Amino acid sequence: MSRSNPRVLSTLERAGGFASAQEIYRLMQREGESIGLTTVYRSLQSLVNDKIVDVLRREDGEAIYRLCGEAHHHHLVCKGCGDTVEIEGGAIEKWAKMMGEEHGFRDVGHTAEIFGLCAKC
Amino acid sequence: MSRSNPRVLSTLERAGGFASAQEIYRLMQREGESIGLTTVYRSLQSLVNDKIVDVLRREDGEAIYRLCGEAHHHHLVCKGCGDTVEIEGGAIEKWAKMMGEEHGFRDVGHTAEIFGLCAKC
DNA sequence: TATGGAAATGAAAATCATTTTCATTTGTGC
DNA sequence: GCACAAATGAAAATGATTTTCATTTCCATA
Repeated sequence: MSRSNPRVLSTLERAGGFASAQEIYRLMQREGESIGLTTVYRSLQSLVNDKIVDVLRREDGEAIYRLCGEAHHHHLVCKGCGDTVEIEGGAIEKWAKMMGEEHGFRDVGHTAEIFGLCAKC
Repeated sequence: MSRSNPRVLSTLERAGGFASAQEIYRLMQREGESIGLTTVYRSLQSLVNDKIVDVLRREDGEAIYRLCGEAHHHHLVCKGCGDTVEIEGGAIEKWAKMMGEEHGFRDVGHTAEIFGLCAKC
């Protein structure tokens, strides 16, 4: 077994609590930290086991890691310029929770994203 | 451009309307159909474009394809067994619309998915 | 302070799904 | 039959993730 390298967690925090293993690795490299990709993966796995971080998937299948307990929010993304607005999703939280319970699911999470054209585009 | 090979769609149907590209390929091989993996991928992509099938992700990141009706709906997916329930998303539609307008966006769409552990898992 | 073993580390190779390349085959209208 | 576009698939490329394995770091205890 291996325990998590604390610098990995602190980098994930600094990244806004939301990043892929590769991104964390690159970020640490850029900041002059000496660490191997293997250790980044191992540390993230261990953090997931300990339920300190969550895993989600990008649309291309890449795993992204997120600090548990982070204020959960969603994104409104412009298809034209890529501009992104963080939005609060109270309605969705409730909807997801309700739908999950209604079908006997537990440990329920969700992903959601809104996209469109912003005023400038 | 390429159009979908009809045998791919019929195999996906036969597979219960829920399978990965690799599984469809293996299934066709086993049934003696002569087809290349590339064609399977291309056909699935084309079916997705035409909105005849949906893509989801297994927990390990593998893409799974699923036949879907035309009504706009969302999925409640079990992280354990992959079981999927189609759910209606009226609340989300409104939420997305409202959030988009609030920030001056037009032509607004959204994605949403709920996941958790089903009663059996 | 040595020392022996357990845990951590990381480079390189292996794996696996997916995409790309490119040469060949198939089909269609003329 | 002929030319040309679309379809096909083998093989190579890509990219994330995992495995292997030799080395290094820690740490408790003699």
